[in-house]
Amino acid sequence: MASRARRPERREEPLSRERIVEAAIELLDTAGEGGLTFRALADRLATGPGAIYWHIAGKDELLTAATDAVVARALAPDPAGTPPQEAIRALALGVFDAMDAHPWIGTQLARAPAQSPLLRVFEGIGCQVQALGVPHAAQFTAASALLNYILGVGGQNAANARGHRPDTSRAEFLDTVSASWANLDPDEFAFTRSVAGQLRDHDDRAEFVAGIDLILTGITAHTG
Amino acid sequence: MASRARRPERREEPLSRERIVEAAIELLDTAGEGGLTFRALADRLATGPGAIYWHIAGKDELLTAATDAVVARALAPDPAGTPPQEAIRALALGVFDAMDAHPWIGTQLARAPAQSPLLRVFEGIGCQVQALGVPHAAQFTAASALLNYILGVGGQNAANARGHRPDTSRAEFLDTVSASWANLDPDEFAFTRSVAGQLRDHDDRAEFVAGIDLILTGITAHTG
DNA sequence: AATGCACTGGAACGGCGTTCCAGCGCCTCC
DNA sequence: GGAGGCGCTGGAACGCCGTTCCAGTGCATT
Repeated sequence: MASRARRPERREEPLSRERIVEAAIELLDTAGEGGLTFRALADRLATGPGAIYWHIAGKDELLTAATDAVVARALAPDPAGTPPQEAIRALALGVFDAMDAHPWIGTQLARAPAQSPLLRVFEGIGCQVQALGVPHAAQFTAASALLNYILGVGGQNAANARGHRPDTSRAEFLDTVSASWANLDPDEFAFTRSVAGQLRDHDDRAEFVAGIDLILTGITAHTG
Repeated sequence: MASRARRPERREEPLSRERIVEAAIELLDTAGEGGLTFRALADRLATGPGAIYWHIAGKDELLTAATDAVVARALAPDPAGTPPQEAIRALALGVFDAMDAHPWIGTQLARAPAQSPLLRVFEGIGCQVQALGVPHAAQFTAASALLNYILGVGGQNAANARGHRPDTSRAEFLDTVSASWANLDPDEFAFTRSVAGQLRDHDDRAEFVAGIDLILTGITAHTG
């Protein structure tokens, strides 16, 4: 035990599930969704691909664990006196900011069946929906609507992040898309053309919370 | 030209973009999201993988084309006298039913950047949002909220379809998930536990349209 | 008959997730 | 203190994928 404490590692630091997940997150953040590879991960950890499988069952579990770690960090605070509407907004924005900083969790959450990271978010929303005074029979619907909206935004956000190269700025990207919308066939895409300007000027975060507010209005209108 | 009409094909039917897309849709429907492979596709078309690339640039384009074909079919009708709320519900349900019949388009739509199939849906929603009398400045937000909600549901639906084997019935699947929710830690997942029953008994389609109505209520409340 | 060309399909390439297994160092037991 | 077991490692190998390459095929034109 003493010798173990003094020189416990075969390498500087032994492999472990946490170290692997952490490395996977860094890889996903820096190299993008396609950058997570067992070989790249093994290189970064100075080992071989086979060693990773001793700690993690496969790629799905690795992605779920990475998503769970990031989501758990994002779902921290609940100042306990916050009104439910505000708490929902804060919670949703927490998830949004996490998905903005790590677009790959948008893909992962949208793809995942009812797994741990998703359940955390659902639970957080549901508690506040309850606090909002929504009748029990409508709580599932209300929480699901909010969750699905968030997942939809996350998926789109990830798709956009995948679409444009990191060296092109967000403004350039929006300009490009907005211009392509403005050039659509006026007969077939009249509406889309008419909001091309709003697309160029909009603020993702504000737009996101506006959608949340829309749903909250719908929920509370039903309540009373 | 006459000879071309009489015996136009080297095989019974020549390869073409449409035939390839159609075969891809069948493959995705029968073998699932992972079943679409250039080799499997080539087998089904009695050719080699290389030949397909003469007609289609790559897998992304193939998936987009397949999604576009299915979505276009689902977005057909607009009886022209329908009130906007009803029209939005009908449109959303059209997309929902398509995603239910072909879960892979849920994944594809949720993953896609602003591509042709997605734009079709956005345009359809936006037109009805306009007809609803939503002020111009709020139209983008309203249409986006509806679209993102639909995309979220589609992604979850696809995830569930991926999750359970086709031989287990939907009721069994819901029972399993509901039971696992009921067994969660009471401290950490109080809300989720409390709605486990609603999960077991709910009707996906009705739940989906309830969410749409929630958002519609929010949209029209703002309007007047 | 010869040439050109749209189109075909099988072989091959590089990379992926995953599996296999010989080997390493530590801990335990005789 | 030597032997053996075991947790863990990491490199080689397998099968499948998307994609590319290219020699070949048959039709239309010359």
